[in-house]
Amino acid sequence: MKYLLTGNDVTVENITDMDLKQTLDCGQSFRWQELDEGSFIGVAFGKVLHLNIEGNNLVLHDCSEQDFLNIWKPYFDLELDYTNIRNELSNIHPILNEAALYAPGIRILSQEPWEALCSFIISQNNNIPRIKGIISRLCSSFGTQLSENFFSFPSAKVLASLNEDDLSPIRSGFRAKYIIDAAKKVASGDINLEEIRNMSIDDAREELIKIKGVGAKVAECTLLYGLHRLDAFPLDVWMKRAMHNLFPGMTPTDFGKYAGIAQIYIFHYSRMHPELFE
DNA sequence: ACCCAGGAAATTC
DNA sequence: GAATTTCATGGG
Repeated sequence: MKYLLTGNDVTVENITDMDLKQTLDCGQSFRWQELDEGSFIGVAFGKVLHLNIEGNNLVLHDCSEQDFLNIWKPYFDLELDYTNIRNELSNIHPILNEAALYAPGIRILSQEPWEALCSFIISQNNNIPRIKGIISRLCSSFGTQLSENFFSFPSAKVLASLNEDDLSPIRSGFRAKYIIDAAKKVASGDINLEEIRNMSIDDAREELIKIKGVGAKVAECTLLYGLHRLDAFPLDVWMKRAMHNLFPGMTPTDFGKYAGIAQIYIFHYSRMHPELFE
């Protein structure tokens, strides 16, 4: 991966397997906005970023080299060879090959672990537009203001100091008590997400579901999108339908060490082709 | 009015 | 233990 510093921008040259719309609007993150024609703006790790693809290059605007190396390079998983992984996955099953070729520009983001955990607690029994609204109100109400319209994701410590009524303006419904329980466990160190990052996948799952409101599915999403555990395999309603109808008899482990990447290809492909399940 | 939404907890059988 | 109900809220 080669990059250059041009003015205040960082340019990653000859990027492959990267489509911003596919990556940022496929249901793994909830905070990126498309400005126009593939140009996106969003916040992660307390930094606002505006980026787009120009020709064969990925351009990160008003971005320091330090932020690129420390935050955005891992965030966008720029060191991983997705072409190679897609080729391996394609041999597993022909429909997986088709799903991967449908959106080959998806990458698994490395989001802030706490943001991923909290966001997927909010996602339960909910739809994506409303999930985005709740998270947006959570950030503007309790995050740190970074610019006129952008806020950091509020820390577990800040949310741990609140009660259920304090969260009523974000209209998260029954999930408010789960958010606060999770915030308290993370802020107190009772749950240590960085330790979970290095645990065996089974121990990590067991630890995460100690949090009220975190079951198997939210735990898998936290592992995959927040802790970059690429073998995690979230099974939501879409994935259960897909497994039953498109991959009968197969289990998550059949997809190997990059099962999580297979999962997001299948999830996105299924969501974009609902007629497959009528 | 009714149904569903990237589920999980509480209750019932 | 497995199956069912309930949980807020908003949109279709």
